[in-house]
Amino acid sequence: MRLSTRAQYAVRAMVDLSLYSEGRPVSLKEISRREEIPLNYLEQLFFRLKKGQIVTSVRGPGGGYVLARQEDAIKVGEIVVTVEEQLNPVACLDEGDRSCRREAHCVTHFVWQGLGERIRGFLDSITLADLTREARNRPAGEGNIEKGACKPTG
Amino acid sequence: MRLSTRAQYAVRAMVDLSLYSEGRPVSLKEISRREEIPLNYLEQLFFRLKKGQIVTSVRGPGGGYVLARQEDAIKVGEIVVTVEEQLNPVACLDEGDRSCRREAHCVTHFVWQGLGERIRGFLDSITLADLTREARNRPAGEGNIEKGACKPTG
DNA sequence: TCCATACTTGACAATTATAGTAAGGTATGT
DNA sequence: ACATACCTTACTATAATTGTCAAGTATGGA
Repeated sequence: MRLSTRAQYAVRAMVDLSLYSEGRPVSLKEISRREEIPLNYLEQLFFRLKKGQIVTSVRGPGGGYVLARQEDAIKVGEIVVTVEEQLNPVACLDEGDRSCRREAHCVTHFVWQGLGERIRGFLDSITLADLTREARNRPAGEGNIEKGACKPTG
Repeated sequence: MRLSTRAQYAVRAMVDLSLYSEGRPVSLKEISRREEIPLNYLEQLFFRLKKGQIVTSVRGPGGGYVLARQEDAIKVGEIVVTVEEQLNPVACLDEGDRSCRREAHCVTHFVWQGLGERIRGFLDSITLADLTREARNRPAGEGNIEKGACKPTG
């Protein structure tokens, strides 16, 4: 029951972007340095985040990424779903899955369904604004986390 | 954010055990047949479930497994945790993890912490009794699910 | 006693998913 | 033009998970 590092990185990167952008684009290079996330990996993440219309990009020198919406209109759940595809605890809940033909008979189905709803509900109850507000109230150094703290591979 | 098939199998197997045991031990062979779970795999699961004191075993012919407690005193969350080790969405929440030395600085930490609590809270709010009650109200055939329904490997 | 049943346990192979790397391309401001 | 920085695909290494195999031990009954 682990979240992918993609999702963890994505949320951290979005918080960083939100904190350090003041209207202007923030380059992935900056985010990569502050958050200690490999640049190439970040590029992949932001590729998805852009497709998911959570950020917009500005090309060329001085370019970078900008939030597509206000901080308080971006839910953590959105970010996670965008980079992680599905947020269902079991495969047979995925859209397009046909293996679960008779879900009415499956006693455990409703448990996993309910679990998925709780997970989404919770992550959708937190916005980027909540996280940046939290971050600004802290004596942070570089990046929204300290070096070595909460590294996914830790 | 997927539950392991171990956990899915374990819950189904426990429901099966609960449904078909009437005080007497149920053999893994039976459960294996009804639920279409490989016998050897079931053995591994029940090894853990026994260690977790959720079931007890009776050896020899006519033996098998019995619930260690009443149906309504066994939570789904317990079963899942027992076979799945951890139910934390990120590694740095695991007990004994030292990589997250300065969690006070980590803005996203509380999100994952809260998520873990919701997951555990939900799964602990459902008991085996809830599931068997549900199952008995259904026109089920063999096993608590129909053939091919909700197979983890989908 | 002997045997079949069924639990017990460890080791291991195959498959899959994930994380991370690499490389080349495209757009654009100076 | 040229440097910057986004864009996109492909690939590899590694880890986890799933599932198999095999060899035990305990025990009830014929």
